[in-house]
Amino acid sequence: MDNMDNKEIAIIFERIADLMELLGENHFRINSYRKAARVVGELTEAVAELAAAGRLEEIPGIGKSTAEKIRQYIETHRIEQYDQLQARVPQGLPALLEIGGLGPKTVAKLWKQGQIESVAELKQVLQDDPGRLVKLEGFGAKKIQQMAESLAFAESSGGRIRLDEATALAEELAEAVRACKGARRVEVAGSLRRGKETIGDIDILCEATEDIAPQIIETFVQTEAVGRVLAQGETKGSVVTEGGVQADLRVMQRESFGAALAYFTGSKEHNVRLRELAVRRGWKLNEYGLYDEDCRLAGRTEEEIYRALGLAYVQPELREDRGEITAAARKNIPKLIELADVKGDLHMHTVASDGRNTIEEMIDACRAKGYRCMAICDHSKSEVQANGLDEKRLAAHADAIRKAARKYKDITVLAGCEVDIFKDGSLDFWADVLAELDFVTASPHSALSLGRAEATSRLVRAIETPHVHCIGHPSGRLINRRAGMEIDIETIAHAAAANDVALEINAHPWRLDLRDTHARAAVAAGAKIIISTDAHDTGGLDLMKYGVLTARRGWVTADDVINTWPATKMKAWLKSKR
DNA sequence: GCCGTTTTCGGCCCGACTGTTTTCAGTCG
Repeated sequence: MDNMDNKEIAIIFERIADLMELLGENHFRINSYRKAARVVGELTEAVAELAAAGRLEEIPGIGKSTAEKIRQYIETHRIEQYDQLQARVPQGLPALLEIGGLGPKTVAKLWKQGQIESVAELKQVLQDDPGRLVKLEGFGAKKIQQMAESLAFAESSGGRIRLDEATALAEELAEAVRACKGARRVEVAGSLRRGKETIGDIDILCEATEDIAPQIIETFVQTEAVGRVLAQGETKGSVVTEGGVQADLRVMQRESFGAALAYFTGSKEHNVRLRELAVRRGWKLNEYGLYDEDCRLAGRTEEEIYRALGLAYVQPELREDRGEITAAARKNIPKLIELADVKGDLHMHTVASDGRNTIEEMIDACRAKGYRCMAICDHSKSEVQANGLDEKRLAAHADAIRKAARKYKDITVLAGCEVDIFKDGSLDFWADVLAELDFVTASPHSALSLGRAEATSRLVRAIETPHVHCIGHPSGRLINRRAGMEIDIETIAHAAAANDVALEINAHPWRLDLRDTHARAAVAAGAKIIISTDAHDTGGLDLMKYGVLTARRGWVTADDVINTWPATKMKAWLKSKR
């Protein structure tokens, strides 16, 4: 069964919502399709399997009507309603919604009153005859100018950026705001605070008194990294950086800071759920606080708000409307892993293959981090471009690692390797070679366009191979660059649990693989996790924080993660695989 | 279209900023 169905259906539901919006249909119905698109897109199980088991309607957000459409798609690869909607709207019209500042009402007017049906046509009219647009109701000179700018910008901008890029950019902007006189507290919020793997825009929150807020906004929009100012008000500023990333700053007063932090951390869906809870009690929740009529019930801290709503505190990484509200209501939120829980790093490279530092340098760097354990896992021979080791070089390298390791009492240094998983699931080394090592990570590096079924049996075969401790970056994806393999995480996780093999969360911000939803499905199936950096130099060891964020987004606790375990427990596990 | 410790109908989150407006609609987050 092919999980591509999930992605396709999510895209179609999203497009149905767009089309309905252009046709001016009921907002709540439209929202239902957007929600259905999201939950289907985030599912780790294939819709076809759920449909076969008659369990589609169990998915929250999927009701009778959307379930029927999913079944229709599985059977016919079409959704009738989508075809009908498409026939009523010019083909090029929905693309106009992608342009900033253009919403459904504006695009509908361009279409019905201005006979403009595509991005190309809008561009043409803006160039040749902008006067034609002034005749449309609600269109003035400024709006037309803004449309021209947005259009030019849309052609040059790049979409979402990776977590590490966003972190650096946000810190730069936050520093500029922190330097403002009267800025009492500055926090980065938004999807960055939630640790999402890619970031669409940067949200910064500043605590200051009302009188100096405009001055702080002014300083923010003047920051060096800013390329264009989208909006500038008394308490809110919105800019696009030189690099094409949108950043928003809000200045709030102390009594509202927690409410604002919750509000701007999102996700939007999580906030909607919180507000629904408030409304149910006859209260109101906004970015200024939680109110009963005019009486403020909470707002200074996030904790106050969750408590007032009868919920356990929900860590930012969990705020995705993936069941955390229900868990918080039952005081059932897991104690998530923290960076400080990590006691070692079990995937790193040295100059022996494609790393940049020596064994000794990597050991010193790990000791400086306070790690008690580490594994050096250079590439195997098929990774020719990465200077992979053959059996002979591997043996010599293992000797060198063990010799270096003997110098240190404070850290256990494991002689390991990152052995290639071939297309059919066999490995680059025979079992007798692997048996000589202290730690074996098996990873896919090529043939990453395999279909779901083949990819899954490939990894399952690797999992079942003796002496394998861990599967490295299981999907092989590179964020924003290649999708990697579609995998059936349920099947893989059950195999991993049955064979006592760990699944890696590769902490490199280009990979984050297992991804958040896969990590959650893995631990739910009883599989163990190892979070490693795949460092290719000493600086790469610092990337652990991104892996931990991803684990937290996957509801992972320290107990689930082998490289947080006490030394004796971990050594017992390592030996059991030899 | 979905959903239910105000259940099978009648709800469904909230405010800042902008532009085109004399009181508000549209967009965005």
